[in-house]
Amino acid sequence: MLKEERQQRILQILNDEHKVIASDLSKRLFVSEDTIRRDLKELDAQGLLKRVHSGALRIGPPVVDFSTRQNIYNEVKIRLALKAVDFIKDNMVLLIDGGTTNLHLVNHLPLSLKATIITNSPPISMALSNHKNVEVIMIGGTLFKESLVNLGIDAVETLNTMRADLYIMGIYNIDARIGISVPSRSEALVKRKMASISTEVLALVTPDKLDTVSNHIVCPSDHLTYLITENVKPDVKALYANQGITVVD
Amino acid sequence: MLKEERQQRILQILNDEHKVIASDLSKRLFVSEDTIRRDLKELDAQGLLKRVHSGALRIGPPVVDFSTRQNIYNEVKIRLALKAVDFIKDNMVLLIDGGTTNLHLVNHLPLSLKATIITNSPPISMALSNHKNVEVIMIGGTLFKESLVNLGIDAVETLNTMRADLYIMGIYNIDARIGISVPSRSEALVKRKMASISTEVLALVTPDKLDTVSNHIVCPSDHLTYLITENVKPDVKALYANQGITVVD
DNA sequence: CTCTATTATGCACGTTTCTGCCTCCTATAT
DNA sequence: ATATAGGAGGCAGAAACGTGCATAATAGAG
Repeated sequence: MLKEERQQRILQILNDEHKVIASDLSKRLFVSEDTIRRDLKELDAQGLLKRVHSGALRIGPPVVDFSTRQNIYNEVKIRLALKAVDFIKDNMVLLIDGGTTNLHLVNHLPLSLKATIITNSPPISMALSNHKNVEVIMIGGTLFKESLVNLGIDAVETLNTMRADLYIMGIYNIDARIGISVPSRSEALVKRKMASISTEVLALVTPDKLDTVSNHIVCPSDHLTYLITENVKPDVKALYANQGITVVD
Repeated sequence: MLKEERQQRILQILNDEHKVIASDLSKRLFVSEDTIRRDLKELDAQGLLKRVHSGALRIGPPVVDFSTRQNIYNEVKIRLALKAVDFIKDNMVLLIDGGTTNLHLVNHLPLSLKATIITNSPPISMALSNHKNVEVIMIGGTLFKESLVNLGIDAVETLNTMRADLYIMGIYNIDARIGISVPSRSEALVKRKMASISTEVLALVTPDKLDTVSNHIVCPSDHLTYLITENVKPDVKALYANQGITVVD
């Protein structure tokens, strides 16, 4: 068993049981207590659990989904996705672009959701194939393989004929002063168009993306309606809130 | 075995098994551990997996290959797909619609293929994301969840502005006299349009589909250029051959 | 098709990581 | 306070890694 696997396993157990005991984990995972202690120490350093005498405690609330938590790097994204689900109501027209965070979001939408979802991301589209009451409209274009979204003139032109209540934007980089930016120009164009045809814009932002910039500007950050993130410092939060954005932490 | 093929294989294994171990891959793929390590390093740099000590972890959730779900004709479909690969040459513009047989075909295309591939099927599109020399153009529309293809007026209108050298058509039903038919009207419309903008039309037909009919006619069977099947009786074969179709058995 | 330039591969060898064991130290409970 | 379980740090063997280099395979030019 790989070390990373074991640590994920520990996090899973912690998610279910709220606390773990080192000696107990040692038996369940068939490694020495020393190894468990080292694991707990590392996970604590990453802020994924709280180390205590004889074991460790869970930090946040339990994550509901079980299967998609195979990767500890996805945990933050899943928590953000779950927060975003609250903003999605029946009978909305949603616009969702690509990215792993958005994929998590879609995977956590209730199967009973009744909505129209427009997307330029094949994985998102496929993930919705089990939602009987969701009409999925796929925006065509040239497949951008790095992020598995359809881009280009076809995409922009199709979007010109549409509108949406809420655009769920995947974020590469965001800075309160410089705005929202992405590494590729064609992606910037499509995101800008998507934002422009939507009444509200919601962004899911992992903390590492805050206050970062890349080459192509999508729009100023005040185009956002909601900014969903976590562990954001009060001063940074104020920066966005002052722009009229509802910051969800 | 080519390096790209091997790396593709690694990603497939990773998709199925969620983790891979370098020493294990070395045995399964018959190359040295050094080579595997180099592969994993490259794939990690591309963000396609997470490298860890002694192996690697999958990054996202597994991509469901809906072709593998309870389908007794899988072996047949793969054989047909392999025959069809021979008809695909570099620099072609291909039009590929959905269906499990076509997905098999795409999964067996050489990674070195240089082509433009137009498709209205998200799974086909995603399956091509590792083909660096293939430009994938996705036809948008309303997702038809039964067969995971985009249909409707948007799809037809986009297709109106395109053309292709070869259309690889998935077949639900075909009859030498009545023609090619499908169970849904919107799918019939899109297939008909696809056939009309393509110089040649190739159909992959499992034997159970021969001489069957359903409600919506796509086109007469003589619109086909190539019919790829197997175990077809000589008289049936003649029936199609007399229509000018190249029957591959 | 052939030849050459480039890339990929395997092996050897020195380095790093992981793990369990050991020792000594620290926290907790009675 | 003292007994006892838990923890930190060091050490060593094994496994995994990375690098340089020679050879093999592949791709590209002619």
